[in-house]
Amino acid sequence: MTTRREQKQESRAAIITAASKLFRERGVDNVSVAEVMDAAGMTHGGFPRHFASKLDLVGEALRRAADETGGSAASPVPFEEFAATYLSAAHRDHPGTGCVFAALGPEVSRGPAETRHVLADKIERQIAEFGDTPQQRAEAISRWATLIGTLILARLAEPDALSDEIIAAGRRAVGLAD
Amino acid sequence: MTTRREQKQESRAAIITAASKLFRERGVDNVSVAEVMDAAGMTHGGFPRHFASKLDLVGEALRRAADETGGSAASPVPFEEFAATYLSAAHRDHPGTGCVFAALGPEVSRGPAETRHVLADKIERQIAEFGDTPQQRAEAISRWATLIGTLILARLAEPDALSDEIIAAGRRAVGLAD
DNA sequence: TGTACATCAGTGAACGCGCGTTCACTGATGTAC
DNA sequence: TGTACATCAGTGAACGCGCGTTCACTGATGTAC
Repeated sequence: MTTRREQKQESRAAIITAASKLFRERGVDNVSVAEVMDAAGMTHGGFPRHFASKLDLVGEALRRAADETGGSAASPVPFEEFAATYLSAAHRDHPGTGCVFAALGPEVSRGPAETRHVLADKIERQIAEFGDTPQQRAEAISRWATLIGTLILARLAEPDALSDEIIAAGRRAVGLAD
Repeated sequence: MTTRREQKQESRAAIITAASKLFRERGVDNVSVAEVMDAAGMTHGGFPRHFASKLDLVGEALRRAADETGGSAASPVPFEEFAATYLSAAHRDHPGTGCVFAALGPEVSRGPAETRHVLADKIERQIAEFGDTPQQRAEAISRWATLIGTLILARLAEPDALSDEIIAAGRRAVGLAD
């Protein structure tokens, strides 16, 4: 038996899940609160029971999206596996379930501090896991940057063959076999 | 003596210049036509004499921004010089005059085909200049991607020391001395 | 256990506001003769 | 060269429309006794 409190938490989680996907697919500014609520199976009038504002929701949605990436600190995904999934046609073609930095990085960096901090925190935690020596960190940072930049170029490029060539170039650069 | 036709072309150029800067600084959706026209020294009512729609202006502004990058095909900037300028605190802190891919890549890739093609064309032309062999192209593509990804992470990261570390890591990765 | 009342998640309608677009107007430039 | 008319870049005001937000209301859940 689910209590009223639990049901509310489930609704809240459904809203965040829907927002996290829609924002990455279409951009924060191009998704209305009404669309998010609809995707979560509700009407938009219920929104303020869960969030103080759209900005508040954006923060939670970014946190969710950021936390989906790279496994947990307890069980990190090996880099090769991570990169092979990251630089793939599937990831390129499905931003809604993909990397939040490649999907929303620039617009979040221009936005309010409140939401920028969410991604800044993720970057800080991620880099902290990269290693202790400056060399380890530097190498891991630049590999990560290569993944992000490659995906962004691949999503823009036309025709498909060029986009595929970009992904292949990225895979080579981070040490994956073809 | 400037003719009326020349004056109009100058106005048009001023609008595109202002838009190109403002869009990169704050995002296409967060800059109104009125703001662009104001920055160009006019009121917004004159806008339709120059552009069929905001989308039309966005296309021109992206083309302008893309063409500013990397020198001309006739006199390309050497990679080391390009990268040293690209991965700098100045570029990180002034997106309005910087790389259009790092500033607007993701949102343009989600947008209408009309504007996406502008950046896709630039990517195609740029990669064509990278060389003839697949190896040359692949290496140049991945270096370019590293620049873009590094700048995006550096613009998001906090505190400043971490952002600087990210830039330094990118510089090392593309072969620049510290 | 039952009853009466309180709470509040979610509904549906309405509100301002900002933005892209449209348009009548003006006055300087350009053209025809 | 001069004059009368046409053009049209730019102005300023107004228009719809979509969006974030607000709010009275409802009815199921929760609480008090």
